[in-house]
Amino acid sequence: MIETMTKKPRVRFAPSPTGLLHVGSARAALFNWLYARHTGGTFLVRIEDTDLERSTEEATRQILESLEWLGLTPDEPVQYQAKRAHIHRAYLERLLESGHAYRCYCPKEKLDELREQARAEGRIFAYRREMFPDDEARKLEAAGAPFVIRFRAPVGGITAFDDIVYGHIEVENDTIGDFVIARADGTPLYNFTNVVDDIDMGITLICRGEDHVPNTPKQIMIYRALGVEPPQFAHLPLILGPDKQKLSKRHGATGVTEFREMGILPEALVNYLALLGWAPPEAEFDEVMPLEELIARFSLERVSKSPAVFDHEKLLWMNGVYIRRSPRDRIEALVRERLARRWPEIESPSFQPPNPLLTRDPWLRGIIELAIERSRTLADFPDQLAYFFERPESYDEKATKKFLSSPAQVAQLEHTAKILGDAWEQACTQANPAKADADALEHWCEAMEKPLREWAENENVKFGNVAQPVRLAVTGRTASPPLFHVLWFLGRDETLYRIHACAQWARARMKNK
RNA sequence: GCCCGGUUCGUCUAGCGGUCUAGGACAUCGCCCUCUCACGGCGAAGAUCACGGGUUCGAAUCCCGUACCGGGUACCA
Repeated sequence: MIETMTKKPRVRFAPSPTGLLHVGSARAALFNWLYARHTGGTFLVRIEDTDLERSTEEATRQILESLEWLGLTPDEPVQYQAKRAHIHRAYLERLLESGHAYRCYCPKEKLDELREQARAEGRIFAYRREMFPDDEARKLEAAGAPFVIRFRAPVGGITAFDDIVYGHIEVENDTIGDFVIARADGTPLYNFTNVVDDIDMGITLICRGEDHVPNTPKQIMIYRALGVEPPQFAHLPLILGPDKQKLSKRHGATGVTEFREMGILPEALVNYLALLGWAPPEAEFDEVMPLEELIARFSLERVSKSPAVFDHEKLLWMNGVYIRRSPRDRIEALVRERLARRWPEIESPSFQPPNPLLTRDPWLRGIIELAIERSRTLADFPDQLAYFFERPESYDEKATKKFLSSPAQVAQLEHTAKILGDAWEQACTQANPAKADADALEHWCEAMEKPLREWAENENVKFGNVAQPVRLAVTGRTASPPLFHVLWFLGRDETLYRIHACAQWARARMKNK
C-alpha cells in the first residue's frame, strides 16, 4: 500500500461503447477524474470495443462527447482496445507458454451438463481442466477442433484484496475455476484484455462500478500469473431508480445527453453526481460545491458502500441554483439558443421586439433575466417566456371566473389600461429603462405603479385585484414575473392591445353564457 | 441454488463505543417578504438507526444469526 503511494497515480475510465453514457458510468468517470485531479495523477480513457457485436462508433462518439461536455477530458489520447489486439496476443502467448493458460477443447454440451449438475447439487459451477480427459482433448486437437483459452486458476486457497470502498474481500479460488480468457475465434475476453491494458497503460488504481467486484479476484489471478503487482481497487455502489432497482431507461432519463437536452448544466450534474454516494469530511457543508472544492476534498475512502437512489428533484433544485449563480452572459447565450429553436425569427437581423424603444439584444437580455430565478432547467425558459413572443391564445379559466366574469370587472380592466397608457410616457421621462442603467427599470416600474395604486386606493379595491386581471390579460396566466417588468418588455402598444383584446373576449364570453 | 456485498428521516447523507433526547441537504407543510409566481428568510413535521441475539459499565457504531435488497454466476463488458 505504501509503495503504491510513491508511484504517480494513473487511473482510467473504460466504457464499452454499447449505448449512451449512463449516469452511473458518468459517475465512475467523475470519481476517477476527481481522484486524478486530487492526487495530481493522470486520467485516461480507454474505449473497450472488443465486443464487435454490440459496440458502435456512434456510441463511442456520444460517450466521448458527453465526457467532454462534463469536462472530464482525458490527459492523454483516448485508447481503443480493438487497436491493441497485438498486445493482447503477446500477453496471451506468455500465459500459454508459462502454463498459466491452456487450450480447452471441452465441448459446449459437456459444459452445460457440468453446469447443470453443479446447480442440481447446490454447488457453484467452476470448470477445471481435469473435468475433460486429456487424451480426448489431444484427439480433438489433432483433428483441428475449435478451442477456447482458459486461465489456469490456482487450486485451493483464497484470493483477497482490500477494496478502498468495500474493505477486505476474499474469495475461495475453487469457486472461480479455470475461466475463459479467449474465444474460439481467438479474440480475448474482458477479464483478460482489461488486465493487460491496465498493466500496459500503467494503471495504479482501478475505480469502477460495484458490478465488477466478482471479476476482481479473476483479474488479480491474471496479474499474479503475469508477475505484476495488482493495482489498488475501489468499487462504486450502483445507482438505483425510485423503485430501488438498478437505474435504467424505464426510470426516465439516464443518459448524459438526455440530461443535457433537458437543460441541465454540466457543472450541476457533476456536483449532483459527486454527492451521490460521497460526502466531504465536514459534518455540515454547502452541497452546492464548486469544482475546485470538490477536487480539494475528494477521497475514495469516503465513498459510501450502499447503493443510492437517483433523486431527480434534487438534481433540478441544484441545477436551479447553478442557473442563478452562473454568469449572466453564459445563461443568456444558452437560453438564446433554446429560444431561437422555438422562435427562429429572433436571430433574424430585422427582428423587432414588441417594445419599440428596445432593440433585440437588451430586450432578450431583459426577459431572460426575468425568468432566471423562476427556472430550474434551460428548457423552462421558453415556456416561461412564451407570452413575450406570442399573444395569449387562452386565459386561465379559474382566474377568468374570478376577475373577468362581470361587466364591472371588465370595465375596470379597461380603465386600468387607460391609466397605464397615460402613465407610460411620463414614467419614461422620469426614468427611461431603454437608455439608462440597471435601476432605471425599477424606477420606471415604480412610476407606473404609483397612479394605479392611487386609483385602486380611491376605488377601495385591493391592488392585487387590479394587478391580477392585467396580468391575466397580457400573459393569459396567473403567475409571471413582476407585472410592470412584464409590461415594459411588452411595450405600450402591445400591452394596451392585449388588454383590450382580452376585455373584448371577456365580454363576448359573458354574452354567450 | 451458489458466491460476493449492502441495510440511519420519503430521497441523498453525517455518524467510525459515551458529546445522539441521531446532525445537514432535497422534497413536504406553515409563517414572513409580496401585484401573482419564483427567489430569499424563519420555523415545523419527519429515522424505535432492518430484525433478533450477543460483547461491553455503556452500541447506530464491535461480533453472530435472520430478513429484505442489490451485484455476480457467459466463448458480455
